[in-house]
Order: sequence, then C-alpha cells, then structure tokens
Amino acid sequence: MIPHYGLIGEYEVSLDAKGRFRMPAGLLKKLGDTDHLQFVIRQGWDPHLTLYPRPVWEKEIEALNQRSELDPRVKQYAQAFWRGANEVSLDSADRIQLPKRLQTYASQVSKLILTAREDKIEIWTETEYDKLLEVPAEDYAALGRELFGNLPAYPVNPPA
Amino acid sequence: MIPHYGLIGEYEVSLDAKGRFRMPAGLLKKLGDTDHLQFVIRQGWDPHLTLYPRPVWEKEIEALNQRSELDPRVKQYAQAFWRGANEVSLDSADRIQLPKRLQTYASQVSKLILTAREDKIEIWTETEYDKLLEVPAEDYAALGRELFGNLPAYPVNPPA
DNA sequence: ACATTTTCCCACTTTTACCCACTAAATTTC
DNA sequence: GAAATTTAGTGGGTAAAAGTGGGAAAATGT
Repeated sequence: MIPHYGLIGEYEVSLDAKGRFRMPAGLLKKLGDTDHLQFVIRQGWDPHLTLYPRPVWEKEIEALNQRSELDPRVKQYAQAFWRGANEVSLDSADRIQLPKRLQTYASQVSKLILTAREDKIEIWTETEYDKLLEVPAEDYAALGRELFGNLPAYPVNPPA
Repeated sequence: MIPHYGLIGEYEVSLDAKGRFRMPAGLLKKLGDTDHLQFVIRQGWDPHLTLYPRPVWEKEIEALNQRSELDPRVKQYAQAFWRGANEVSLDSADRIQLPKRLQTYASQVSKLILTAREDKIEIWTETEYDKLLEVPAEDYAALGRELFGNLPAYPVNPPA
C-alpha cells in the first residue's frame, strides 16, 4: 500500500554550484524515514520537473501500463512521460543532485521553487513559476465555476 | 521466470571512434551480474534502436511465435522484427559495440541518448530524441486526458 | 596470408558521493 | 530579553567511482 504523504507547501530552495538543492525540513518531516527512500524525477511537457517518491512513481507507471503501446498515441505519450526520468536520492545532508540532463532546464538559475501537492513535488524556475501568477485571479475563479459548476460562489478577491 | 529489471533513467553516452558506448553504472546495477548476460539489439520502425536483455528478447519472440503459424501476415511481421536483430554483449570495460550494420543509424554521431524503461533500453540520437518535444505541451496534456479519462483540468499555459 | 574487425587491457580524465566545517535562523533556558 | 543550544541550510575539499581513449593481441573473413 502506498503511504499517504500529504505533502504541502511552497518552498524557495537554492541550487548550489554542483546542481544540488536541499529538501526543505518541512517536506522531510512528511516524507518520514528518508534513509532508504528513493525518488524519481522527470521532465514532463510542462516547464517544470516533477519529483515522485518511489512508491508514487510506481503507481503512475502501473496506470500507464494498463494501456497497450501498440496504440501509437499511447506509445508517444509513454515516451514523453518517461522523458528525463531518473532515479535520485537524498545525500547525507538531505540534498538532491539534479541529473546532468535535467540541469539544462534549471541552467544558470540559483533559485528554484518547490511546490508540494499531496504525493508529488513540482520543481520550477522562478520565472516560469511567476508566469502562473500572471493570470488574473478572476480568470481562475471563472475557470473554477466552469469546472465545478453550480457550487456557491465564493469571492477569491473579497470586496475591500 | 524473467527477472524484473526495473530499469530507469535517461543517460547521455558517448560513442567512441570504434562505435562503442559504455553501459552507464546506474543500469549496470539494475542488470545484476552482467558477466554472462547477453543482449539483443534491433532496429525498430521508429527512429531508435532497442536493446533487450536476452531473457526479455526471448519473451517477446515467444509471444510472437504463439501466433505465427496461424496468420501469414504475422509471419511477415515476425520476419521484420528479426531483421537487424543482433546479439551483443558487454566487453571487459562494460561497453557495447554497435554492430556495423546498425552504426549507420548513429553515423557521424558522437553522442547517444539511452532511455531505460522497465526491461528495455532505447537508443536514440539526440536530434531524434529532441523531436519528441516538438509536440506542444497542450497536445500531451490533452492526450493524457483522453487516454486516462477525467483527470482534473490544470491549465498548462493558462489563458492569456 | 593479409586486411579488417573485435576484444582485452591499461592509463588517463571527469564526475559524483561523502564528509566535515561553517553560517543563519529558530527555539529554549536562565 | 540576552545568551546558549539546537535545527536548518550552504559550501567546498577530497577520495572513490564512472567514463574515455587508444595500443596491441586475438579473432574473423576473403
């Protein structure tokens, strides 16, 4: 059974000259015993990396494998999903070393944003992350209304 | 029973003047005792080569043979499958020598990308591999939704 | 028998992992 | 509330591992 990590939080971490960043203490607590915990990191199609605790990654792959790769679309999707996939782990100072190939994503950047959600951690450069905020709050509110329909309206930006 | 290799990782390897590349240490560990392990390498229909540990190759062939007597088209398929298939192994420095005939795929290239997925290893030239990313992120997100159903919509590139 | 290809071996370079030491921040203690 | 102690985060030297290159012996094929 997969542990329920209940990860949460947004963290600013710094990337050192060797391409390492420290797992914030807040996440370490949630992850439990990280002595033998492996992670998988991948480059998805979005402009960020995703970090999975090993058991979570395996669950995702299992879902992927339900579909036959004889379907060319499934094959293409799977190939893209596996793109940049690498096994990583924490060093003795609780840091993660970004694989060489994924460092290009974070090239020349010394600061990264981690966003933890339930059982995955997204890794963004600050500039890419800020782009998310360029969307006016009202657009998200509208989107939410569209998706979740007739829930009672709740003001995102309450009237001053 | 076929060992469950659980291969994972994307590696950049360099092809030397003799057409050899080294099996990355990360994969060697997963493959276990490679002293007597043989591999089969073949050119598929996609623009990459596929490398199978021997037991995995045999499983594939067996699945193919289940049907080959029944349908002449399957036989034709099997023949194509075998074409370009070569047995290879690791040398004393854990390198694989690309068979002469398959070197044309990787001709004039000094860098290859290996992508390991569960029990097979794909071998790409960098340019071909990068083409995967030419597909816009939205397309993958949409494909994922189509394949795996009602995933929650999450704006990849939020509306302007 | 000769030329080409493959394999083995050794030496070298680069990268990674481990370790230790340090600074900064937060928390506790008196 | 200032000093002391613990916890969080950073930086870098160094030994070990990973990866590279090429000479030369062995094998292969014509």
